[in-house]
Amino acid sequence: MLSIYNTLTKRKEEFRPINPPFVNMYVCGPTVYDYFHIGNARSFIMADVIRRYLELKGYRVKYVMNLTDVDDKIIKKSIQENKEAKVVSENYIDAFFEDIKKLKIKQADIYPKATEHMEDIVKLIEELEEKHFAYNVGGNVFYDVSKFKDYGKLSGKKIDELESGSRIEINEEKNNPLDFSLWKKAKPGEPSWNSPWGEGRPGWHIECSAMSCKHLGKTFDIHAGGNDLIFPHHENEIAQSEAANGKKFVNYWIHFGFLNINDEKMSKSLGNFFTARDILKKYSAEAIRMSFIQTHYAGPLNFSEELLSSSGKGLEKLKNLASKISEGSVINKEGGITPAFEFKRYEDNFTSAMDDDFNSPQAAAVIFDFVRDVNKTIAENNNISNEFFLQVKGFLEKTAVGVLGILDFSEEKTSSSGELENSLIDFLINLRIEAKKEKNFLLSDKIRDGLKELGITLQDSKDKTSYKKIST
RNA sequence: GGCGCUGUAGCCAAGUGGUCUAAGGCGAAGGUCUGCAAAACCUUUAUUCGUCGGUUCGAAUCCGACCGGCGCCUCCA
Repeated sequence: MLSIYNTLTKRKEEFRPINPPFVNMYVCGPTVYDYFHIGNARSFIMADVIRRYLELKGYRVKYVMNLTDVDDKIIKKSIQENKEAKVVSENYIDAFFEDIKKLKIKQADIYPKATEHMEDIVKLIEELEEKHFAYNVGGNVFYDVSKFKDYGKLSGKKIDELESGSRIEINEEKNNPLDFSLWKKAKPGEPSWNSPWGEGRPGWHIECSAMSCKHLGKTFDIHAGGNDLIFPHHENEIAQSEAANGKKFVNYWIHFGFLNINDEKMSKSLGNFFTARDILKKYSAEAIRMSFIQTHYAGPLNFSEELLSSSGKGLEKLKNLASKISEGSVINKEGGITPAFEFKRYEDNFTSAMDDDFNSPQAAAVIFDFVRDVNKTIAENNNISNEFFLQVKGFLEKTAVGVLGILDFSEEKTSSSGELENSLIDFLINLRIEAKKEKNFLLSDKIRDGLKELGITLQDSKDKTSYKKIST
């Protein structure tokens, strides 16, 4: 039984989809005004892990991630770079897809764009206006927070307490400082769309209400995003959607903890800002994913190079086992013994870890236990059958590859860059074996060291020498 | 001020009433294997869970106070 911590109820709850086996899930995507940063990457990766796990459990997940392509920051960037807003957003949308692919994040089913849902957005605002939740002040349309009884139910805030806070910007046009924009009147030169209130563009929160309901229904199962979106963004989404539809908007709200640098929030002004793109130049997707997976998704994560390299090191164990069992001589042989091994126990442990609010650190620990015990079994038994290795592979494919995305068997094969290269390595290995037979260790070590400098590590075992290419 | 998160070994981190004399990863030390390495395995590395009280037969886990860190309340994953 899967339980999920629901921000709305502040409790772990049993997960019951509205219409099993189907699960509708919406994750707040990027505003495409820049390359996304490593903090965004954490949310995207953890949402990806959740989605993959739901799929492993047999759910048919419809996964929607919006792309916010109308926004103040995009407009600002377009002015700075003297480009059309559309050019800016399209450029970063392309970059977004490149980066998530590199991070081994599964594609969403739909990536709705705000600019392509203007009709839906306008319609939703009209509905809010009809139901007297919205008011128009000379082309600027605002949501009237005082009309929505449940305002604050997600974030635990109370309207009167919020009002007393002095940090809310005073806007003469608003009835109440907490009211927020549904439709912004166009300023000269800004991208704009036609509407019953004149030329303008949608406010930030309305697109998510319009697009999620359009693609997933008026009430859907899971809505996820970063912690900082709880207020006001998700609070406002609830206010808009529930006011317009008269129905509960979302059953389970999942929020991701922040990624910090030196225990501080990452921000451009502090100069501790890293794009996912830059980190990927130095570290593999698997190492990045691993470093996130080893912390629970909801907690804070202090990000550092040390963390990445320590996770990367740990991953080596997994990769070594994966390449060991993928070797043709191991996997294709006939006969042999199949040692007793409780595969089911590890699967159960993995599942119960993930069932407990997606406890990925625990799940990773199960995989490490598994790897250790498999290695032990391999060391203790000669002549192990193909059957055993296939089961090992099956477990890893389901968990480390399929759910966590920290291992990739297909890479093992494709990383060998060419027939010629491989034959040359085999030739040198054979040469070295001969040298070893003649106890010419000077030569054999020279070959080993030479290959190591080229990024090829040799490993001697009793009957043969295998090699591994290092790709940082 | 309000709301929320958080304090577990050298570092990262799970565990939220008994199976905890606390998982897993990194690091460190010793060992097995090896010509030497590498890989792998084994052993050691928190009698203790921010501090002080309380509840309980029993607490890292519940309650209270205190100390510290972070975030949200304004755009932000």
